[in-house]
Amino acid sequence: MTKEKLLLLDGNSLAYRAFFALPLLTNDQGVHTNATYGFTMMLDRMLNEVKPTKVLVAFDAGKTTFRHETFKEYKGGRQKTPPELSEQFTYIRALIDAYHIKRYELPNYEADDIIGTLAREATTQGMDVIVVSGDKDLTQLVNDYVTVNITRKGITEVDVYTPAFVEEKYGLTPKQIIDMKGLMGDSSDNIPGVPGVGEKTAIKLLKEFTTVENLYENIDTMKPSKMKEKLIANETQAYMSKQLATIHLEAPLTIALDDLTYQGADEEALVQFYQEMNFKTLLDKMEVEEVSTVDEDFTVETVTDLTKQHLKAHMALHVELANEHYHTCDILGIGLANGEKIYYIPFDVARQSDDFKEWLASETVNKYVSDSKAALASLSRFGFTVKGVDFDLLLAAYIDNPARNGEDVAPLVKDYGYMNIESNEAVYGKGAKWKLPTEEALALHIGRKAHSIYTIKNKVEEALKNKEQFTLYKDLELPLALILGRMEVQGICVERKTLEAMGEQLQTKLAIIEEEIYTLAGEKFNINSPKQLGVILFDKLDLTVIKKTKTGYSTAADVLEKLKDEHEIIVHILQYRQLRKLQSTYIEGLLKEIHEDQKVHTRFQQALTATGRLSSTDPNLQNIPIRLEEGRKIRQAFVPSQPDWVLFAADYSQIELRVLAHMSNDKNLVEAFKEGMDIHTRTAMDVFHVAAEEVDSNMRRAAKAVNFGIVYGISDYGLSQNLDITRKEADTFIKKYFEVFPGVKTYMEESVAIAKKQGYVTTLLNRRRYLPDLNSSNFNVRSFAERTAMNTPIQGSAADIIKKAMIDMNARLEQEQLQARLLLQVHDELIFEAPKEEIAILEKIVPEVMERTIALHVPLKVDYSSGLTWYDAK
DNA sequence: TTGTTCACG
DNA sequence: ACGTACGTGAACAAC
Repeated sequence: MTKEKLLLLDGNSLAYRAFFALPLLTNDQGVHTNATYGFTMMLDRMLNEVKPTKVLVAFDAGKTTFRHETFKEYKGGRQKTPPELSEQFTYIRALIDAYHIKRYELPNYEADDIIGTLAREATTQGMDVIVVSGDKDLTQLVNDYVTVNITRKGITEVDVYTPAFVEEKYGLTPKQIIDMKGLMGDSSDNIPGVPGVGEKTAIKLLKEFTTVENLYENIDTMKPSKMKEKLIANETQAYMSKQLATIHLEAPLTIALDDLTYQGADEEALVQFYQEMNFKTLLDKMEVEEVSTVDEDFTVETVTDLTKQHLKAHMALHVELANEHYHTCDILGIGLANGEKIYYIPFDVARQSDDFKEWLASETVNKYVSDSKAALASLSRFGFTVKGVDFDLLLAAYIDNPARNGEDVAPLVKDYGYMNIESNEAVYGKGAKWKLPTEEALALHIGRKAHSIYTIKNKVEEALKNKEQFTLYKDLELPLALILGRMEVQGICVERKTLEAMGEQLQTKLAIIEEEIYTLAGEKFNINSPKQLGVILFDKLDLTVIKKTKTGYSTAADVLEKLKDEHEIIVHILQYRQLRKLQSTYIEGLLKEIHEDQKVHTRFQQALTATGRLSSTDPNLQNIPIRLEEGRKIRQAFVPSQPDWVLFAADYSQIELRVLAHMSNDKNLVEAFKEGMDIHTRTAMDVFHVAAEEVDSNMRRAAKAVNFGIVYGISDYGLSQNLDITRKEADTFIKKYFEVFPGVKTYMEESVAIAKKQGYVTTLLNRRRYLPDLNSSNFNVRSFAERTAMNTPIQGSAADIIKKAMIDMNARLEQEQLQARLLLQVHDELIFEAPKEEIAILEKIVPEVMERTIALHVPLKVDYSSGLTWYDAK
């Protein structure tokens, strides 16, 4: 049998060391992790190096110990443990548990005493003992069988104390370390020692007298000196100090050496722990081992004839797509898994299976998917209908933490500890290097995805249930995915010829302006290049530099606006920029996106934004121009898909401010909305103390800007920029606003305070956003996080509301058996198309459903209109 | 790929 | 003293 090795770690001391040695790291959920990380590194290293047969981590039990009976002030005057550290002990304990390592604490005793007692017992049984601590006190335990490792500056660097090392370092035996402490004391433990005696003197004395006892017995032999007087005066204190510094080797432990046997870690629990902590390096180290071990018994069956025997009632379904453009791209294959079987189905095989078609369309057959919207949209192009989606990994993971990005299955399941899977990039390559792998590799990749989704479902759902987010996911996001999918597949008609005609007009105008600019500049240059434009404006024409960017002069619109009076060229540049934007993004860009059916089919990203909003891509239909008339005309190209149909648009009025009124419950703001008056005018009246009819356009404009600022998490600087006033004036506005709406002020402060405490903010429907940056030591980073803490509950709750309205609206349309259908969502508005005969009923039910979807302390208000084009539905 | 600008809510 | 309003996507230039 190999020799037994006992590894003993001083938990508290190592955690402290790690905490102060490493910068204050956090994971994505805002939990501090530096001490945990340092501790993990140390533990990992020791286990690998020592390869112990028994391990224990000892902790201090509480504030008072038997030493306090001797000396009340023992360890007195210590700084309180920083909260950033104390919160980490929970995780350190969890880590130790994941390793299946025993941890132990004993009331009235310190970790030192536990370690000392066990070390003594182990040596009597002939074991080797390795102690790890950040505290040199432990070195008194050193002997031929006990080695003590003390951390040095970093965290994984240690000094190895053997009897020889102690001798070399102090010229003393390990036992004499206690005597040394008795004489010199220890300021960190508040052990007094003999005043005036430091390390040097203590060592000198002990070399002569060996022990404290012997020193006092022979004190008469010392020559008279100040030192001698001090020693004599402090004799009892010296004995007491020695006693305090002595590690108790007979602590009444309730565990035995046999309980400490180490048989290796719970790998799965460790992976999960590293995931939670965001310990990338440690995780990567594990993955290599994991994949190679689990890989072997993983078989994916390639199906050549897909029939009922393959299709079960609860299965993971994965539709593998060639890229993210699921409205146009190829389907590379289908994966199915049910915990027993894993199938890869070439898409050509799937297409020919009527059983598969029926299985997909069955409401009662539960499918577990990741990105169900992409699956149902892509399959719909081949005549498949998908129903019965019971789980969507992408959405669930997004609700769990919206900071996640990307739809690849591998990183998602890895976040929940499932490792036997490869990333898309690893299988296909990236960008220009993208290529199909062999069918074998493809089958494995698709099979793995399906299997991982099946495997991870319960764990993910459990996580959401524990955070009370399951309802948000299951009753809001999951049904919404279906609705969004239908909207995307339905598409909205865009008239090519209308856009083309606008494009030609624009081109003519642009050519004229372009010439004008070249004439005024005295040369040709690329007006679209901020760099070249900067040279013309600020070097050649010598205009005032208002703002600089990282790379040079800023030529942004707000800057140019201020330079209007300095040179005639400015207005032309502004005009050029505006028209050029329309031409490239909205005319040319949109034309490229029109499909054969004359429609554009956007993709609504449902698992992307940090706040819970949707976003829209290819094309982005959430930023079609409206503010300026020239741009607004683009909307004339958006038309209904059938003759005698019209577009119907309904938008929430001031939804974010209403949400703010609700969440803050500010008396005045709630009152304002109940009155039903224009909110910006009403704000102006209150802030400027004037009557309604005295509010001029400037006052209203200022009030509006303040209202916006409030929603964004106001700062005087931001407001000053927006209103082009001084910071001081902006500050005065804000102060006045908060005087009038004190409840809003309190609410904002509380939002930040709560977020700091719990690490995240929440919305009306319990959506979360984690804000680790709230504890940043960088002013800018921290301020940003604070504004986010104020804005996200507002923006996110508004997003919750309209999402719920979409679900309610969809149900209502079905219930009323209307042909009307939802086409677009633009954050606070819904756009439908409907036969014109249905408009009267839509005018009744759409506002009704939208306004009633969630009851707030203030009414929700919906405005609506309809027309033959999107432009006319205003 | 990164930075700047500008379209929307 | 610090220097940004919150949330997005697309086009373009310049590395």
